[in-house]
Amino acid sequence: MTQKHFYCNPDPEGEGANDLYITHWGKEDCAPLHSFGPGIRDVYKFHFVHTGRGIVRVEGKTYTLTAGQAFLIHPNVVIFYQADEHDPWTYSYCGFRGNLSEKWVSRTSLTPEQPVFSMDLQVMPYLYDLLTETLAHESSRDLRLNAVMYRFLTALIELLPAAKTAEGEARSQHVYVHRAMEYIHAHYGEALSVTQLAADLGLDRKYLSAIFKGAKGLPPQQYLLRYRMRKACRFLRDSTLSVGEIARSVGYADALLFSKMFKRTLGVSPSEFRAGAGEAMLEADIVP
DNA sequence: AGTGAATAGGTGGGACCCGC
DNA sequence: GCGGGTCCCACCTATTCACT
Repeated sequence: MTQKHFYCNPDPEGEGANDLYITHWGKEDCAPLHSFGPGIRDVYKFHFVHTGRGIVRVEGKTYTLTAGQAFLIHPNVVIFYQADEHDPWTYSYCGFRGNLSEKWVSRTSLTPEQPVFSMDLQVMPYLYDLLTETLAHESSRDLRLNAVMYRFLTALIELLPAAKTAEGEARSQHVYVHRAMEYIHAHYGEALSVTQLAADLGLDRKYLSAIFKGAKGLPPQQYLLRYRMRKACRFLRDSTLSVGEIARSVGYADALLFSKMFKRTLGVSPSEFRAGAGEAMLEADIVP
């Protein structure tokens, strides 16, 4: 397996301070069954399959991709992808974030439920090369990177436009569910109720619950609960924060209640999980 | 830090209705 | 027929307290 990876941080003002910027890009010749996840990324990330094949599993659906196809990872959406055992793929990738990234992506037809598209667009195959060429221009690299990204997204929006008008889309169930998920991802650390979530989306609480369950297979409150537990698992595994601090970090004012809900969801207490009892518990088992 | 019990309030499912 | 909303009720979650 060979890999070329480039990292850049043109956002010195702080995370997300820029409208749109590329965080990293690269190219990878994957080994058989090389995989990621189930897990999440905290940025948008495109993958473009140049040769070989592999699978992408997201939102309960599995896609088989071959040369010429691509997929977009949405931030904070659990995804699993794996190279084929006999014909592993070679792909290039590009991660990006910024205040306007969500806005631009929403103007395409790409969603967490429908992340796969074709590179027949004559846009994708060259993105890696265009990004890498910027390395030769140290003084203007950040501007060149942004220019490439804007150029690419512009082509993508024009060739894969969102299916409906902005007004019509705003009313679609899919968009409501997507917005609800994003709201939960952004506010899981606060006291958050489904009533408040529905109100902020301009929907009736019962109606939101119905369409959310229809799309995700579980109601919003269950999704919020499991999302909090998944975050808590990460804090327990990757930090030295106390259980009380982690409880408050994921939206529980009461550490006792947090411990109770944690054990009910994962079968072990937070301290047992940290000690290793929950090592076998995959994040995918918590959030579908 | 964790468990168990009691309680109040919030939530989801089903049925039903309305407007387009 | 479909999207969107309301009502009722059973169930679940969050809270509180006592205890280990």
